[in-house]
Amino acid sequence: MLEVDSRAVPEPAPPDPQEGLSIAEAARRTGVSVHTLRYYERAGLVVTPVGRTAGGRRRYRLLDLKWIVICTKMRATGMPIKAIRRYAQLVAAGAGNEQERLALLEAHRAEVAAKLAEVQENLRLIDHKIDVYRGRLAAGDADRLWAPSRPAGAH
Amino acid sequence: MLEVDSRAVPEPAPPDPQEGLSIAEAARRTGVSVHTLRYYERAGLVVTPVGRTAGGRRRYRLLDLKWIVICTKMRATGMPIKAIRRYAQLVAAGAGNEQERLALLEAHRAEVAAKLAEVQENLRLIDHKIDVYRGRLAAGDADRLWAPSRPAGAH
DNA sequence: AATCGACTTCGAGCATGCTCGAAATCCTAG
DNA sequence: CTAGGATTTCGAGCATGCTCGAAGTCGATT
Repeated sequence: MLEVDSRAVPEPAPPDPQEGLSIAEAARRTGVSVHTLRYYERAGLVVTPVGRTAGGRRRYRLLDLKWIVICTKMRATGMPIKAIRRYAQLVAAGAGNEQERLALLEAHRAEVAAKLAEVQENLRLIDHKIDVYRGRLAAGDADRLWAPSRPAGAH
Repeated sequence: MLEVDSRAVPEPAPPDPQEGLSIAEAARRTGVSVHTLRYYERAGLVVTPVGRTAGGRRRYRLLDLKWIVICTKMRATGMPIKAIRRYAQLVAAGAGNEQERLALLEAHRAEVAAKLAEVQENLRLIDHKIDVYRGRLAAGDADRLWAPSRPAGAH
């Protein structure tokens, strides 16, 4: 997963320049790489199209930066790009679909809750295995652990 | 992640045939696809090399099946293929390196614990966002949620 | 012997989310 | 005007863990 510098994320800081920031500045202020900024745009995560200069360079406004930060937060919860895109589309569609947005969030919440249960179970499993090892080692019983030539009780 | 039919995994069941099972049978009894069985072998997850017939077909013995089941259990905990390979190598090296195996397991445990903390945090974040939405909707305040044309307080 | 399904190896493809490189363009300083 | 850094787009590459397809082989049955 993309690691976003948490110290850079929360507040995009006001865009001083009159007509928006360069992509490099936007990257610096959001904690997202320029590559990823472009990727997010291509992937359709952007609500309001980022403006361009006459020469075709992106100009990020405060609004854009804020939205990107929201995206990074959603990504940080493991929300897949596709889901964020759907969410962005809903937001872009304007007011009136808040229930749908909420449903999207709740669906993601369910995924995360399921993941949580899974990881908890994993931890339980691995702990069990470690316990077996510790027990055997403490008992000087290590030779009862699995060996290629002699299948034994423990793994 | 590979989904292993949990009803098929636990006990490989005795290998009736005199000289081991075909890969199809092994797949059926371990709940792993034939493709994946071959992949695991290529990936070096196997402790004892799976035997071959004169014609080059794999013959799985009970020992092999048991080890594969162990591999599936480790995979089920999210242990990466590389780590399982290292573990298999240690086991293949025979007795005497149990401390190293334990260290490997503990390292993985740490990963899983970290993952757990992360997912818990994610759940917290998404719950917070959902709360905001619920609150706005209940208060008939939905228009204070984010809209492309008018950056607002909530997302 | 011929057939036909199961099996072999090797390499490619898929999904995800970036990450990077190439070639061309922009723009700003000197 | 020119150099050189920043940006652009497009497409490829990377890591992971399978999953699949092609082309050829094995082997049991008829």
